[in-house]
Amino acid sequence: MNKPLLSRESVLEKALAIADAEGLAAVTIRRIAGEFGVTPMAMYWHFANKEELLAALGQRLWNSVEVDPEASLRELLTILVEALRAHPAIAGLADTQMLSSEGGLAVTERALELLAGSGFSVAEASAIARNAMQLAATMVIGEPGADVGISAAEREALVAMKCQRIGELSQQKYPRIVAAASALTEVDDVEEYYRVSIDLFVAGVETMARSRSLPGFS
Amino acid sequence: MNKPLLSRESVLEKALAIADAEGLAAVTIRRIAGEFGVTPMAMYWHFANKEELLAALGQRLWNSVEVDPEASLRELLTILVEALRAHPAIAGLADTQMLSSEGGLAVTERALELLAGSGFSVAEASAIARNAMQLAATMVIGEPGADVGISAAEREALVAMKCQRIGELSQQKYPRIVAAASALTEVDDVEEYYRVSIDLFVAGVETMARSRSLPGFS
DNA sequence: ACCTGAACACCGTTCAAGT
DNA sequence: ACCTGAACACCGTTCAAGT
Repeated sequence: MNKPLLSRESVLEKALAIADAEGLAAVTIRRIAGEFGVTPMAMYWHFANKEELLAALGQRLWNSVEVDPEASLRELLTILVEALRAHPAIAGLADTQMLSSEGGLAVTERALELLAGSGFSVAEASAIARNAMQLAATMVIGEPGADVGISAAEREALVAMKCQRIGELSQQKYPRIVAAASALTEVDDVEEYYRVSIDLFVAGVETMARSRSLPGFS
Repeated sequence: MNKPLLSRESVLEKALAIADAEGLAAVTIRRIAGEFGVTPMAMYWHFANKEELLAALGQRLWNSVEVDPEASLRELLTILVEALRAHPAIAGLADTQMLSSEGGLAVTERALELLAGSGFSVAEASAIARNAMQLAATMVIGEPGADVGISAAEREALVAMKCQRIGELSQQKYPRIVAAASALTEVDDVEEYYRVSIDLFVAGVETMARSRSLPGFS
Protein backbone atom coordinates (compact mmCIF):
# COMPACT_ATOMS: atom_id res chain seq x y z
CA MET A 1 0.00 0.00 0.00
CA ASN A 2 2.63 2.49 1.11
CA LYS A 3 5.04 3.59 -1.53
CA PRO A 4 8.41 1.88 -1.24
CA LEU A 5 11.05 3.95 0.51
CA LEU A 6 13.82 2.71 -1.75
CA SER A 7 14.48 1.62 -5.30
CA ARG A 8 17.55 0.42 -7.13
CA GLU A 9 17.62 3.79 -8.84
CA SER A 10 17.46 5.90 -5.72
CA VAL A 11 19.99 3.73 -3.90
CA LEU A 12 22.47 4.04 -6.75
CA GLU A 13 21.88 7.77 -6.90
CA LYS A 14 22.65 8.09 -3.24
CA ALA A 15 25.67 5.82 -3.44
CA LEU A 16 27.04 7.91 -6.28
CA ALA A 17 26.49 11.12 -4.34
CA ILE A 18 28.39 9.72 -1.36
CA ALA A 19 31.22 8.49 -3.58
CA ASP A 20 31.49 11.84 -5.32
CA ALA A 21 31.59 13.71 -2.04
CA GLU A 22 33.70 11.44 0.15
CA GLY A 23 35.21 8.74 -1.99
CA LEU A 24 34.32 5.12 -2.62
CA ALA A 25 35.42 4.02 0.85
CA ALA A 26 32.55 6.02 2.32
CA VAL A 27 30.05 4.01 0.31
CA THR A 28 28.88 1.37 2.76
CA ILE A 29 25.59 -0.45 3.02
CA ARG A 30 25.02 1.01 6.45
CA ARG A 31 25.87 4.52 5.37
CA ILE A 32 23.48 4.47 2.42
CA ALA A 33 20.75 3.04 4.60
CA GLY A 34 21.39 5.73 7.17
CA GLU A 35 20.97 8.46 4.60
CA PHE A 36 17.57 7.04 3.70
CA GLY A 37 16.57 6.55 7.30
CA VAL A 38 16.11 2.81 6.84
CA THR A 39 17.91 -0.16 8.33
CA PRO A 40 20.91 -1.65 6.50
CA MET A 41 19.00 -4.80 5.80
CA ALA A 42 16.58 -2.90 3.58
CA MET A 43 19.33 -2.80 0.94
CA TYR A 44 19.22 -6.53 0.54
CA TRP A 45 15.80 -6.41 -0.95
CA HIS A 46 17.11 -4.31 -3.84
CA PHE A 47 20.60 -5.76 -4.23
CA ALA A 48 21.85 -9.26 -3.57
CA ASN A 49 24.93 -7.85 -1.87
CA LYS A 50 27.37 -5.00 -1.93
CA GLU A 51 29.26 -6.41 -4.90
CA GLU A 52 26.11 -6.21 -7.00
CA LEU A 53 25.53 -2.65 -5.88
CA LEU A 54 29.03 -1.63 -6.92
CA ALA A 55 28.68 -3.48 -10.20
CA ALA A 56 25.49 -1.56 -10.91
CA LEU A 57 27.34 1.65 -10.13
CA GLY A 58 30.01 0.70 -12.65
CA GLN A 59 27.36 -0.05 -15.26
CA ARG A 60 25.71 3.30 -14.63
CA LEU A 61 29.02 4.94 -15.35
CA TRP A 62 29.45 3.09 -18.63
CA ASN A 63 25.93 3.93 -19.68
CA SER A 64 26.66 7.62 -19.27
CA VAL A 65 28.99 7.26 -22.27
CA GLU A 66 27.24 8.27 -25.46
CA VAL A 67 28.82 6.36 -28.28
CA ASP A 68 28.87 7.68 -31.80
CA PRO A 69 28.94 4.54 -33.96
CA GLU A 70 31.29 6.36 -36.34
CA ALA A 71 33.68 7.51 -33.62
CA SER A 72 37.43 7.21 -34.05
CA LEU A 73 39.61 5.50 -31.47
CA ARG A 74 40.71 8.88 -30.18
CA GLU A 75 37.11 9.99 -29.86
CA LEU A 76 36.17 6.81 -28.01
CA LEU A 77 38.99 7.34 -25.55
CA THR A 78 38.09 10.97 -25.12
CA ILE A 79 34.42 10.47 -24.32
CA LEU A 80 35.31 7.59 -22.02
CA VAL A 81 37.77 9.76 -20.12
CA GLU A 82 35.17 12.50 -19.85
CA ALA A 83 32.62 10.10 -18.43
CA LEU A 84 35.09 8.80 -15.86
CA ARG A 85 36.31 12.26 -14.93
CA ALA A 86 32.76 13.18 -14.00
CA HIS A 87 32.94 10.58 -11.21
CA PRO A 88 36.57 9.79 -10.46
CA ALA A 89 35.77 8.04 -7.20
CA ILE A 90 34.04 5.20 -9.02
CA ALA A 91 36.23 5.14 -12.14
CA GLY A 92 37.78 1.94 -10.81
CA LEU A 93 34.42 0.19 -11.01
CA ALA A 94 34.23 0.54 -14.78
CA ASP A 95 36.86 -2.07 -15.52
CA THR A 96 34.80 -5.09 -14.50
CA GLN A 97 31.62 -3.84 -16.16
CA MET A 98 32.88 -3.11 -19.65
CA LEU A 99 31.16 -6.18 -21.06
CA SER A 100 28.16 -5.99 -18.73
CA SER A 101 26.68 -2.68 -19.80
CA GLU A 102 25.16 -1.21 -22.94
CA GLY A 103 27.65 1.64 -22.98
CA GLY A 104 30.65 -0.57 -22.44
CA LEU A 105 29.55 -3.00 -25.11
CA ALA A 106 28.99 -0.19 -27.58
CA VAL A 107 32.44 1.27 -26.95
CA THR A 108 34.10 -2.14 -27.16
CA GLU A 109 32.27 -3.10 -30.34
CA ARG A 110 33.33 0.06 -32.11
CA ALA A 111 36.92 -0.28 -30.85
CA LEU A 112 37.17 -3.87 -32.08
CA GLU A 113 35.72 -2.82 -35.41
CA LEU A 114 38.29 -0.07 -35.85
CA LEU A 115 41.18 -2.27 -34.77
CA ALA A 116 40.15 -5.15 -37.00
CA GLY A 117 40.01 -2.67 -39.85
CA SER A 118 43.59 -1.70 -39.06
CA GLY A 119 44.78 -5.24 -39.50
CA PHE A 120 45.03 -6.38 -35.90
CA SER A 121 44.18 -9.96 -35.01
CA VAL A 122 41.27 -10.72 -32.73
CA ALA A 123 43.61 -11.39 -29.82
CA GLU A 124 45.53 -8.18 -30.45
CA ALA A 125 42.40 -6.11 -30.89
CA SER A 126 40.95 -7.49 -27.65
CA ALA A 127 44.10 -6.70 -25.73
CA ILE A 128 44.32 -3.20 -27.18
CA ALA A 129 40.67 -2.45 -26.49
CA ARG A 130 41.13 -3.47 -22.89
CA ASN A 131 44.28 -1.37 -22.71
CA ALA A 132 42.40 1.67 -23.93
CA MET A 133 39.76 1.23 -21.28
CA GLN A 134 42.28 0.68 -18.52
CA LEU A 135 44.33 3.63 -19.66
CA ALA A 136 41.29 5.87 -19.34
CA ALA A 137 40.54 4.59 -15.86
CA THR A 138 44.09 4.78 -14.53
CA MET A 139 44.57 8.25 -15.92
CA VAL A 140 41.54 9.45 -14.00
CA ILE A 141 42.25 7.49 -10.83
CA GLY A 142 45.94 8.24 -10.84
CA GLU A 143 45.74 11.88 -11.83
CA PRO A 144 48.55 13.25 -9.65
CA GLY A 145 47.30 15.51 -6.91
CA ALA A 146 43.64 14.74 -7.47
CA ASP A 147 42.63 12.33 -4.71
CA VAL A 148 38.92 12.16 -4.04
CA GLY A 149 37.21 12.74 -0.74
CA ILE A 150 39.52 15.28 0.78
CA SER A 151 39.22 19.03 0.98
CA ALA A 152 41.09 21.35 -1.36
CA ALA A 153 43.27 22.53 1.51
CA GLU A 154 44.17 19.00 2.58
CA ARG A 155 44.94 18.09 -1.00
CA GLU A 156 47.26 21.02 -1.40
CA ALA A 157 49.09 20.20 1.80
CA LEU A 158 49.46 16.59 0.69
CA VAL A 159 50.86 17.59 -2.67
CA ALA A 160 53.25 20.04 -1.06
CA MET A 161 54.52 17.34 1.29
CA LYS A 162 55.05 14.84 -1.50
CA CYS A 163 56.79 17.44 -3.61
CA GLN A 164 59.04 18.38 -0.73
CA ARG A 165 59.95 14.75 -0.04
CA ILE A 166 61.07 14.41 -3.64
CA GLY A 167 63.03 17.63 -3.42
CA GLU A 168 64.96 16.15 -0.52
CA LEU A 169 66.20 13.22 -2.57
CA SER A 170 69.81 12.94 -3.62
CA GLN A 171 70.36 15.09 -6.67
CA GLN A 172 73.34 12.92 -7.51
CA LYS A 173 71.29 9.74 -7.77
CA TYR A 174 68.02 11.16 -9.03
CA PRO A 175 68.66 14.39 -10.92
CA ARG A 176 65.74 13.98 -13.32
CA ILE A 177 63.27 13.11 -10.60
CA VAL A 178 64.28 16.07 -8.46
CA ALA A 179 63.97 18.31 -11.49
CA ALA A 180 60.51 16.89 -12.22
CA ALA A 181 59.32 17.05 -8.61
CA SER A 182 56.32 19.26 -9.23
CA ALA A 183 55.36 17.58 -12.49
CA LEU A 184 55.37 14.20 -10.72
CA THR A 185 53.19 15.26 -7.83
CA GLU A 186 50.69 17.56 -9.41
CA VAL A 187 49.21 18.31 -12.80
CA ASP A 188 49.32 21.96 -13.75
CA ASP A 189 47.61 21.64 -17.11
CA VAL A 190 44.93 18.98 -16.74
CA GLU A 191 43.94 18.98 -20.37
CA GLU A 192 47.56 18.47 -21.42
CA TYR A 193 47.87 15.59 -18.96
CA TYR A 194 45.06 13.71 -20.65
CA ARG A 195 46.06 14.74 -24.14
CA VAL A 196 49.60 13.41 -23.78
CA SER A 197 48.44 9.96 -22.76
CA ILE A 198 45.74 9.77 -25.40
CA ASP A 199 48.15 10.96 -28.08
CA LEU A 200 50.62 8.34 -26.97
CA PHE A 201 48.08 5.56 -27.16
CA VAL A 202 46.67 6.58 -30.51
CA ALA A 203 50.17 7.02 -31.94
CA GLY A 204 51.06 3.54 -30.76
CA VAL A 205 48.01 1.99 -32.37
CA GLU A 206 48.53 3.82 -35.64
CA THR A 207 52.20 2.92 -35.81
CA MET A 208 51.55 -0.72 -35.14
CA ALA A 209 48.66 -0.75 -37.58
CA ARG A 210 50.96 0.56 -40.26
CA SER A 211 53.55 -2.15 -39.58
CA ARG A 212 50.75 -4.74 -39.68
CA SER A 213 49.67 -3.73 -43.15
CA LEU A 214 53.17 -3.61 -44.58
CA PRO A 215 53.41 -6.55 -47.00
CA GLY A 216 56.69 -8.13 -45.98
CA PHE A 217 56.06 -7.78 -42.28
CA SER A 218 53.65 -10.43 -41.11
CA MET B 1 65.25 -10.76 27.29
CA ASN B 2 63.06 -12.98 25.10
CA LYS B 3 63.51 -12.66 21.39
CA PRO B 4 60.78 -10.63 19.76
CA LEU B 5 58.07 -12.72 18.13
CA LEU B 6 57.64 -10.31 15.24
CA SER B 7 59.56 -7.94 13.04
CA ARG B 8 58.63 -5.68 10.16
CA GLU B 9 60.37 -8.17 7.88
CA SER B 10 58.58 -11.24 9.10
CA VAL B 11 55.21 -9.50 9.13
CA LEU B 12 55.66 -8.36 5.53
CA GLU B 13 56.77 -11.83 4.54
CA LYS B 14 53.64 -13.32 6.03
CA ALA B 15 51.41 -10.65 4.53
CA LEU B 16 52.87 -11.36 1.12
CA ALA B 17 52.36 -15.08 1.53
CA ILE B 18 48.71 -14.55 2.42
CA ALA B 19 48.21 -12.17 -0.50
CA ASP B 20 49.82 -14.61 -2.92
CA ALA B 21 47.70 -17.48 -1.71
CA GLU B 22 44.34 -15.83 -1.12
CA GLY B 23 44.41 -12.32 -2.53
CA LEU B 24 44.88 -8.92 -0.97
CA ALA B 25 41.45 -8.96 0.67
CA ALA B 26 42.65 -11.79 2.91
CA VAL B 27 45.46 -9.63 4.24
CA THR B 28 44.02 -8.27 7.47
CA ILE B 29 45.75 -7.21 10.66
CA ARG B 30 43.90 -9.87 12.58
CA ARG B 31 44.67 -12.57 10.07
CA ILE B 32 48.40 -11.87 10.07
CA ALA B 33 48.44 -11.77 13.84
CA GLY B 34 46.58 -15.05 13.94
CA GLU B 35 49.18 -16.73 11.75
CA PHE B 36 51.87 -15.64 14.19
CA GLY B 37 49.84 -16.63 17.22
CA VAL B 38 49.88 -13.12 18.62
CA THR B 39 47.11 -10.62 19.25
CA PRO B 40 46.18 -8.12 16.53
CA MET B 41 47.49 -5.25 18.64
CA ALA B 42 51.01 -6.62 18.38
CA MET B 43 51.07 -5.34 14.80
CA TYR B 44 50.82 -1.78 15.96
CA TRP B 45 54.24 -1.91 17.51
CA HIS B 46 55.78 -2.59 14.11
CA PHE B 47 53.48 -0.56 11.88
CA ALA B 48 51.60 2.64 12.61
CA ASN B 49 48.53 1.24 10.89
CA LYS B 50 47.39 -0.96 8.04
CA GLU B 51 48.05 1.70 5.45
CA GLU B 52 51.71 1.75 6.40
CA LEU B 53 51.89 -2.02 6.21
CA LEU B 54 50.45 -2.04 2.71
CA ALA B 55 52.75 0.79 1.68
CA ALA B 56 55.72 -1.24 2.87
CA LEU B 57 54.44 -4.16 0.86
CA GLY B 58 54.31 -1.97 -2.23
CA GLN B 59 57.85 -0.79 -1.60
CA ARG B 60 59.04 -4.35 -1.22
CA LEU B 61 57.60 -5.09 -4.62
CA TRP B 62 59.39 -2.15 -6.22
CA ASN B 63 62.65 -3.12 -4.59
CA SER B 64 62.46 -6.54 -6.19
CA VAL B 65 63.00 -4.78 -9.52
CA GLU B 66 66.63 -4.84 -10.51
CA VAL B 67 67.30 -1.84 -12.66
CA ASP B 68 70.01 -1.80 -15.26
CA PRO B 69 71.02 1.87 -15.48
CA GLU B 70 71.44 1.43 -19.22
CA ALA B 71 68.08 -0.23 -19.76
CA SER B 72 65.82 0.81 -22.60
CA LEU B 73 62.21 1.81 -22.04
CA ARG B 74 61.10 -1.57 -23.26
CA GLU B 75 63.46 -3.29 -20.87
CA LEU B 76 62.24 -1.18 -17.97
CA LEU B 77 58.64 -2.07 -18.74
CA THR B 78 59.55 -5.72 -19.12
CA ILE B 79 61.35 -6.12 -15.81
CA LEU B 80 58.61 -4.15 -14.07
CA VAL B 81 55.94 -6.42 -15.49
CA GLU B 82 57.95 -9.45 -14.43
CA ALA B 83 58.25 -8.15 -10.88
CA LEU B 84 54.52 -7.49 -10.68
CA ARG B 85 53.59 -10.81 -12.23
CA ALA B 86 55.47 -12.55 -9.45
CA HIS B 87 52.90 -11.12 -7.00
CA PRO B 88 49.80 -10.08 -8.92
CA ALA B 89 47.69 -9.73 -5.78
CA ILE B 90 49.71 -6.75 -4.60
CA ALA B 91 50.48 -5.24 -8.00
CA GLY B 92 47.97 -2.52 -7.19
CA LEU B 93 50.09 -1.37 -4.26
CA ALA B 94 53.00 -0.41 -6.49
CA ASP B 95 51.34 2.68 -7.91
CA THR B 96 51.50 4.78 -4.75
CA GLN B 97 55.03 3.70 -3.86
CA MET B 98 56.83 4.47 -7.11
CA LEU B 99 58.50 7.52 -5.61
CA SER B 100 58.87 6.05 -2.13
CA SER B 101 61.17 3.14 -2.87
CA GLU B 102 64.68 2.64 -4.16
CA GLY B 103 63.50 0.45 -6.98
CA GLY B 104 60.74 2.77 -8.05
CA LEU B 105 63.01 5.77 -7.99
CA ALA B 106 65.62 3.97 -10.05
CA VAL B 107 63.08 2.97 -12.68
CA THR B 108 61.58 6.44 -12.79
CA GLU B 109 64.93 8.15 -13.00
CA ARG B 110 66.00 6.04 -15.94
CA ALA B 111 62.64 6.49 -17.67
CA LEU B 112 62.78 10.27 -17.30
CA GLU B 113 66.33 10.26 -18.62
CA LEU B 114 65.36 8.30 -21.71
CA LEU B 115 62.28 10.40 -22.37
CA ALA B 116 64.13 13.68 -21.93
CA GLY B 117 66.69 12.39 -24.39
CA SER B 118 63.88 11.78 -26.87
CA GLY B 119 62.82 15.40 -26.71
CA PHE B 120 59.85 15.20 -24.37
CA SER B 121 59.20 18.04 -21.96
CA VAL B 122 59.38 17.48 -18.21
CA ALA B 123 55.60 17.43 -17.95
CA GLU B 124 55.28 15.01 -20.84
CA ALA B 125 58.04 12.75 -19.58
CA SER B 126 56.45 12.64 -16.13
CA ALA B 127 53.07 11.75 -17.55
CA ILE B 128 54.55 9.09 -19.81
CA ALA B 129 56.63 7.55 -17.03
CA ARG B 130 53.54 7.26 -14.86
CA ASN B 131 51.65 5.79 -17.78
CA ALA B 132 54.27 3.13 -18.22
CA MET B 133 54.08 2.16 -14.58
CA GLN B 134 50.30 2.10 -14.57
CA LEU B 135 50.21 0.12 -17.77
CA ALA B 136 52.38 -2.54 -16.19
CA ALA B 137 50.16 -2.72 -13.13
CA THR B 138 46.85 -2.79 -14.97
CA MET B 139 48.10 -5.43 -17.38
CA VAL B 140 48.93 -7.70 -14.48
CA ILE B 141 45.85 -6.91 -12.40
CA GLY B 142 43.51 -7.00 -15.35
CA GLU B 143 44.95 -10.03 -17.09
CA PRO B 144 41.70 -11.60 -18.33
CA GLY B 145 40.91 -14.85 -16.59
CA ALA B 146 43.66 -14.55 -14.00
CA ASP B 147 41.93 -13.49 -10.79
CA VAL B 148 43.90 -14.16 -7.65
CA GLY B 149 42.80 -16.13 -4.66
CA ILE B 150 40.57 -18.65 -6.34
CA SER B 151 41.23 -22.20 -7.36
CA ALA B 152 42.02 -23.22 -10.91
CA ALA B 153 38.68 -24.96 -11.18
CA GLU B 154 36.73 -21.96 -9.94
CA ARG B 155 38.64 -19.72 -12.30
CA GLU B 156 37.85 -21.92 -15.26
CA ALA B 157 34.17 -22.00 -14.38
CA LEU B 158 34.14 -18.22 -14.03
CA VAL B 159 35.79 -17.72 -17.40
CA ALA B 160 33.41 -20.16 -19.03
CA MET B 161 30.45 -18.29 -17.59
CA LYS B 162 31.69 -14.92 -18.76
CA CYS B 163 32.45 -16.31 -22.18
CA GLN B 164 29.01 -17.82 -22.43
CA ARG B 165 27.31 -14.58 -21.41
CA ILE B 166 29.12 -12.82 -24.21
CA GLY B 167 28.16 -15.52 -26.61
CA GLU B 168 24.51 -14.89 -25.78
CA LEU B 169 24.69 -11.26 -26.85
CA SER B 170 22.97 -10.05 -29.98
CA GLN B 171 25.15 -10.87 -32.96
CA GLN B 172 23.41 -8.06 -34.81
CA LYS B 173 24.47 -5.38 -32.35
CA TYR B 174 27.82 -6.78 -31.26
CA PRO B 175 29.26 -8.99 -34.00
CA ARG B 176 32.90 -8.22 -33.16
CA ILE B 177 32.45 -8.79 -29.45
CA VAL B 178 30.71 -12.10 -29.98
CA ALA B 179 33.46 -13.15 -32.35
CA ALA B 180 36.08 -12.13 -29.79
CA ALA B 181 34.30 -13.75 -26.82
CA SER B 182 37.11 -16.06 -25.82
CA ALA B 183 39.85 -13.49 -26.45
CA LEU B 184 38.04 -11.02 -24.22
CA THR B 185 37.58 -13.36 -21.30
CA GLU B 186 40.77 -15.32 -21.25
CA VAL B 187 44.34 -15.04 -22.46
CA ASP B 188 45.52 -18.05 -24.40
CA ASP B 189 49.06 -16.85 -25.03
CA VAL B 190 50.17 -14.96 -21.93
CA GLU B 191 53.46 -13.81 -23.38
CA GLU B 192 51.69 -12.40 -26.42
CA TYR B 193 49.25 -10.57 -24.17
CA TYR B 194 52.06 -8.68 -22.48
CA ARG B 195 54.07 -8.25 -25.65
CA VAL B 196 51.22 -6.56 -27.51
CA SER B 197 50.72 -3.94 -24.83
CA ILE B 198 54.41 -3.27 -24.38
CA ASP B 199 54.90 -3.03 -28.14
CA LEU B 200 52.03 -0.60 -28.34
CA PHE B 201 53.41 1.61 -25.63
CA VAL B 202 56.95 1.63 -26.97
CA ALA B 203 55.70 2.29 -30.49
CA GLY B 204 53.68 5.23 -29.20
CA VAL B 205 56.65 6.72 -27.40
CA GLU B 206 58.94 6.28 -30.37
CA THR B 207 56.47 7.76 -32.79
CA MET B 208 55.83 10.79 -30.63
CA ALA B 209 59.54 11.21 -29.97
CA ARG B 210 60.11 11.33 -33.70
CA SER B 211 57.46 14.00 -34.20
CA ARG B 212 59.00 15.99 -31.35
CA SER B 213 62.39 16.11 -33.01
CA LEU B 214 61.04 17.04 -36.42
CA PRO B 215 62.04 20.68 -37.02
CA GLY B 216 58.82 22.15 -38.32
CA PHE B 217 56.67 20.41 -35.76
CA SER B 218 57.07 22.01 -32.39
C1' DA C 1 61.26 -2.86 23.92
C1' DC C 2 57.58 -5.63 22.81
C1' DC C 3 53.19 -7.55 23.54
C1' DT C 4 48.34 -8.31 25.83
C1' DG C 5 43.40 -7.20 27.67
C1' DA C 6 39.58 -4.86 27.23
C1' DA C 7 36.91 -1.98 24.69
C1' DC C 8 35.12 0.95 20.76
C1' DA C 9 33.20 2.01 16.48
C1' DC C 10 32.73 0.27 12.59
C1' DC C 11 31.80 -3.44 8.53
C1' DG C 12 28.69 -7.05 5.42
C1' DT C 13 25.31 -10.51 5.85
C1' DT C 14 21.53 -14.04 7.28
C1' DC C 15 17.14 -15.24 8.62
C1' DA C 16 12.97 -15.08 10.73
C1' DA C 17 9.45 -11.98 11.46
C1' DG C 18 6.47 -8.08 10.71
C1' DT C 19 3.11 -5.22 7.65
C1' DA D 1 6.28 -6.63 -1.92
C1' DC D 2 9.12 -4.28 1.10
C1' DC D 3 11.22 -3.53 5.37
C1' DT D 4 12.70 -4.43 10.51
C1' DG D 5 14.89 -6.92 14.77
C1' DA D 6 18.14 -9.54 16.42
C1' DA D 7 22.21 -11.72 15.81
C1' DC D 8 26.73 -13.30 13.74
C1' DA D 9 31.30 -13.07 12.26
C1' DC D 10 34.16 -10.14 10.91
C1' DC D 11 37.10 -5.42 10.50
C1' DG D 12 40.87 -1.50 12.19
C1' DT D 13 42.26 0.96 16.11
C1' DT D 14 43.19 3.11 20.95
C1' DC D 15 44.96 3.01 25.34
C1' DA D 16 46.25 1.44 29.57
C1' DA D 17 48.59 -2.25 31.46
C1' DG D 18 51.79 -6.06 31.77
C1' DT D 19 56.72 -8.13 31.41
